[in-house]
Amino acid sequence: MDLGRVQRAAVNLFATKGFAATGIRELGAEAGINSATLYHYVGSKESLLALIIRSCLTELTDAGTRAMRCSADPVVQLAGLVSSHVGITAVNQLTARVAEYEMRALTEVNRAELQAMRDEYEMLFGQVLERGHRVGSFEIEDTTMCRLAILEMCTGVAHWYRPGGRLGLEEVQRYFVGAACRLIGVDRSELDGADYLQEVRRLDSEPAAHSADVWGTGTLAY
Amino acid sequence: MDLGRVQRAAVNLFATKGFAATGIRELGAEAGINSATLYHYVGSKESLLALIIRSCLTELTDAGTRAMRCSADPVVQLAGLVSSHVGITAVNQLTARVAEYEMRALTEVNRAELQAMRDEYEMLFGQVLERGHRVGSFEIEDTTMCRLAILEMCTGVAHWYRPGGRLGLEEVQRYFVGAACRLIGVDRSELDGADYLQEVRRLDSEPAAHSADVWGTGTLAY
Amino acid sequence: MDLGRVQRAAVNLFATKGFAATGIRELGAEAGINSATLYHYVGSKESLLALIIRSCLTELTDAGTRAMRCSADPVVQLAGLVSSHVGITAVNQLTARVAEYEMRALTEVNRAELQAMRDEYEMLFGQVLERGHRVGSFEIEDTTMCRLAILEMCTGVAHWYRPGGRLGLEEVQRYFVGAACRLIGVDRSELDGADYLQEVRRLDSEPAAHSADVWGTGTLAY
Amino acid sequence: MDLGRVQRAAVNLFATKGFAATGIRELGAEAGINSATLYHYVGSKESLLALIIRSCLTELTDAGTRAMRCSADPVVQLAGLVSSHVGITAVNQLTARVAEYEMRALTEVNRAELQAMRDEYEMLFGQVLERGHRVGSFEIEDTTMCRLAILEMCTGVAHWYRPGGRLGLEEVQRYFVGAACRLIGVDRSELDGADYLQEVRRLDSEPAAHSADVWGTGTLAY
DNA sequence: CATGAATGAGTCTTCATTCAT
DNA sequence: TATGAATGAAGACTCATTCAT
Repeated sequence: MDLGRVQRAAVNLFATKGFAATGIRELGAEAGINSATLYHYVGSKESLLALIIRSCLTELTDAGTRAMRCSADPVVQLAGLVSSHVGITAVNQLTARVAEYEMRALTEVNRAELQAMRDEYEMLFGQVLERGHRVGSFEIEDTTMCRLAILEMCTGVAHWYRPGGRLGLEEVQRYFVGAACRLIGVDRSELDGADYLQEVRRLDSEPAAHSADVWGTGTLAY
Repeated sequence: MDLGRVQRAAVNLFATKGFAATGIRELGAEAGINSATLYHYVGSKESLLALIIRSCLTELTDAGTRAMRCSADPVVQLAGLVSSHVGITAVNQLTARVAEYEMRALTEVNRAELQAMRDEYEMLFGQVLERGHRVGSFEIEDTTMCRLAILEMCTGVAHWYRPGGRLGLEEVQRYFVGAACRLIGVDRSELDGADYLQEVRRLDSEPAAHSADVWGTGTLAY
Repeated sequence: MDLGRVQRAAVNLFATKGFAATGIRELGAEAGINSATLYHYVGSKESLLALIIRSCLTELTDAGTRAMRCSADPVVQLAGLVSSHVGITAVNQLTARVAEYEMRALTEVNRAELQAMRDEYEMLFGQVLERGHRVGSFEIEDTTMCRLAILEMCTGVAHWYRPGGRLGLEEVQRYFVGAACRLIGVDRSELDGADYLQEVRRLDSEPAAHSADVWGTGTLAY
Repeated sequence: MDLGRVQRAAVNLFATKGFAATGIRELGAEAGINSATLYHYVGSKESLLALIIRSCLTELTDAGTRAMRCSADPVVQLAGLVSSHVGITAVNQLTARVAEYEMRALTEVNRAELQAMRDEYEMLFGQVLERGHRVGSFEIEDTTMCRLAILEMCTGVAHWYRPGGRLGLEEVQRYFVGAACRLIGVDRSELDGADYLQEVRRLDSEPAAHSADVWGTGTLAY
């Protein structure tokens, strides 16, 4: 009846223990249904994972594409990409973590499809960096490494962000937009007046309340 | 003695498929020994993982500590930390990946110990950032987020770096030192003349030649 | 009403894959109905099987009994039994196969009932052979083995016969009547003028068209 | 340590309940080992079945080939084939039953291989019948149906024979040789002086003592 | 030092069946 | 009449680990 509930249970467990270490019975228990019933909603454990990752990548790509259309200025575009990426990652943090860590658990067909989606998404960053570099807006040595650095930095938000923590969502987004500007050698004031912030949606797969032990990390984080 | 071979086999498999998805028999096969023999070298599957992670964190901490002692200038210290982190991560890329991803596979005791080690290591970055901020060398808004951004960005090297790729190790190190400088609002020229590069050691646990399929990532990477 | 469709679907699958290897969902799919609906027509998977076997044995016994009443001459009686057995087996070949192979899948009560039916039927052959032997019409060493030999030989028709094959139904029936005559040491000409052929009915449970792969057998058969 | 024991346990259960209805745990219990241990001896449930059927067909073919070489006289050759077939089938009755009934449980590759073996074996009968027909030794209408009739009749021995029953092995063999002679229109006395009986071997897969319930058949049989 | 044999608990998935709708 | 949802038990098979040799 509620596929969302199953997804959220799965994300909770996959993010905490990992896909391979999560049993199907455990999944059922977390979702409040019998493990056999789970197969009514989902063809297999893997296809459940694929569903989760796919919806996450779709959201990222859609929002990224919208960000690209918002402006013709590479600086604003990058700001849009970064804030969108950070926003989605922070709000759907466990889902994002699963999408990052568990790609390898997929078998050939699913992996090929979803890796292609991720590549397509990351290319958005590559394109903006290339263009900003070409037209002289950015001061970059190596666009490839710059793309990787920005993406890893932003994706990392999924590793430490906690809703209700010291900083609010928009503050974090703004911080990373600023960081990205520094990495591309652009003064942040260039963005003054630009409206690059999109609304961020919580995915169906994102658990509402995080159980405490989801945070394996120590006392240092954030 | 041959423990190194076991470790390398383990890292190869853990990095590719993950700890939970790797069987003990598979490990034996990769290492060229019977799975039962494996228990002569290693107490259990988990203690093998713990050994790998521990040696990686020890290496990071030792090198980081050396970097801190090299200079009193926060800028040089941070450059040392970053270059060391990137260097170790790149050279021992699969080991680093395992140390990053598989912490959650550990049971309580091991996790507590190793998480403490990681926290202690990351604190080195925090301390330098704090001091650089306090003495006015750095231009930072939020030291915590800055630390997280730098660390995630640098650790990400383990996700895409390939030995023998387009850029050499030192180029990559230098790039990230430069990136870190930008993030802390320091001109890279401040490092002119400073010798912050340490030699980077390949760990016993790092496989010499990476099988191609270790790289799940698509065509975009690096 | 549509019970026939269910039976035919069942026979198709039971004959091909066996009772135990056939799922209830598969049955539903083959019959074109939901697996739950199946329980409206049939109490359980086993009772469906019992129904099929029962109707097959009833047909055999009824026809056998009629054959016995047709004549007082043991030779003609046996010819009637054999032609009837072969005819029913050939025309309802899949049903007959199920009735032969899947008796063991039944639980106690059903098995007892249906095994008794089969015994009763086979006794018809035993009685004729006994009498033919006693009155000196047959030249037999051992009536029991003779009965078994004739029955196995005739039942075997279900294993290789194909409607539309090289030989027609009546030809096959006649062949086996001749073979039986030889086995009991009687010249076939003794049957000249005797009308022992009955019309053969297709059972409700017999699928009309056999899917090709029902025939697991190789190129040799018939 | 004793693959034979596993095979015998399997044959016992497969013959009684059928392959599909036999659980792996049941197999282990019957063989006196843990179900997991079973996988040390046998790759899978199916490969266990294939092993059993293969060894049975190999025995039949070997003995049949020897019978063919014993004489150039088609009558003697057929007598050799029949006595060998009946002998092996009777002595390895449960194995033979499994080989007959459970071919369909095999998946493609195994089925193709083993069906080819059975076809090759049955061709021996076909060849003898063809030649005896051609040279005028036999009085046959249709060699194909004659082959099928003889084979079904003889294979049927596996359905009712009981060691220690009323008739001894050689008596049964001699009976079926006589029956085959009648079916091909040859006087049994033609075999006087011919030595066509081979020694019959018990296969590794044949259980020594049959548990009572192996006999699903009723009171009539033999 | 090395290994084949062994196992209880676990894996994911399918089973026949029931029942509210 | 018909079905989607639901489930406890069972399916085949793999697991990490131990131990006698």
